[in-house]
Amino acid sequence: MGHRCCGKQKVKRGLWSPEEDEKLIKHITTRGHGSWSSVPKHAGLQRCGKSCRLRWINYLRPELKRGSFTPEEEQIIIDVHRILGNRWAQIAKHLPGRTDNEVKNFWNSCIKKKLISQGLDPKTHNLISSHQRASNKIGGSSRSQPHDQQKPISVNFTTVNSQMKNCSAELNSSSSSPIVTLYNAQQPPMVETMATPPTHQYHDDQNPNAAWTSVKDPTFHEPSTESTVNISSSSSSSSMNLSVFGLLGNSTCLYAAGAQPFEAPRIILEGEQSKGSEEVLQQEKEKLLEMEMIKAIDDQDMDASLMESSSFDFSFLESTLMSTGVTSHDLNSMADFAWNY
DNA sequence: AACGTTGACAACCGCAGAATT
DNA sequence: CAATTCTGCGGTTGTCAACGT
Repeated sequence: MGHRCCGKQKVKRGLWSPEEDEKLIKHITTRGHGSWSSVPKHAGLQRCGKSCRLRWINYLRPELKRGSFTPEEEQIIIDVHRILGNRWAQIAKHLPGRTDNEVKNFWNSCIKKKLISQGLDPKTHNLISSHQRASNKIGGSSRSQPHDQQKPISVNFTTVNSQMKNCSAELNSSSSSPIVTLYNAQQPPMVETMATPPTHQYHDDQNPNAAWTSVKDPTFHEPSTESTVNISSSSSSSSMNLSVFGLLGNSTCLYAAGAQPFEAPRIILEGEQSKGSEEVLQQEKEKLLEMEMIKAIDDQDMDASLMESSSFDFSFLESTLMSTGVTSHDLNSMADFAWNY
């Protein structure tokens, strides 16, 4: 049977044997892969080049980290996925030694179900209604899995920050206008500063009829300059509490007030309707600021462990959006920013 | 013990964009 | 500049082992 990708007739498929692995490793370590299409011939393999490449990248590379994902890695995946969606290759770049295939498999077999079991939409990471959850109900596995422990999903802004930098770079390198939706007409055009301590939401899986339980976040601290970010925009500003992203201090959780479904955070950039000469100057300032931010974030990436998780920089995000021509009426949510971009 | 189900992992497929001819 | 080839990516499927009935 022929093979679509290379047209070869005698191409082996399916699992790789140790002998094949050995041949491929030997060939690539001594001669490099060069053109993958020529690897099978030179390595003496009855495989197509594509298959060789996949085998090497996903399994044989010496720098690969084997074994199950750590909680930290899991957290990174969740955080970055919230921003980027199913961009597994991008997500995997945040996990040294992990492949996009690994991340994807881990997501589909574990994290996705965990999110659903916690009432979170794995696509948007928002809370989904009990009605939706009922229809999406995933039966609990009879087999205990190391990652099945029900712990709250949290968002860590160290990784988010890093991702936003990537987004920025890509946005700025794109010649076409990004499709970014930033405003939902159904929502009030302001993010209110959180006046009451946030709550974590848990659901008693032992009792499917139980209502969602709200628990005050023990790490909550009243809004301050650290937890509330003023987004300067032209001559006015709008406030946004980090809580809209589910982040509060080092212990972070997604939560929603009361039993209402969690709404995606809304970013509203005021004063965007009219642009005068002052705004042109302001934009220039913001571009400079953005460059500073990118540099700062680069530095942060050098040692992310030193960074406070609450240091996510919304002014950076805003300047990124501003510099790419995003207008307020297009602004819906961070999620939309991520999904649409 | 046999069978069905589930989860984890590996591999394949098709597409899109980049690179090359 | 068009055609072709190569590469990378995300979605999907296949395989295997563990577990429950």
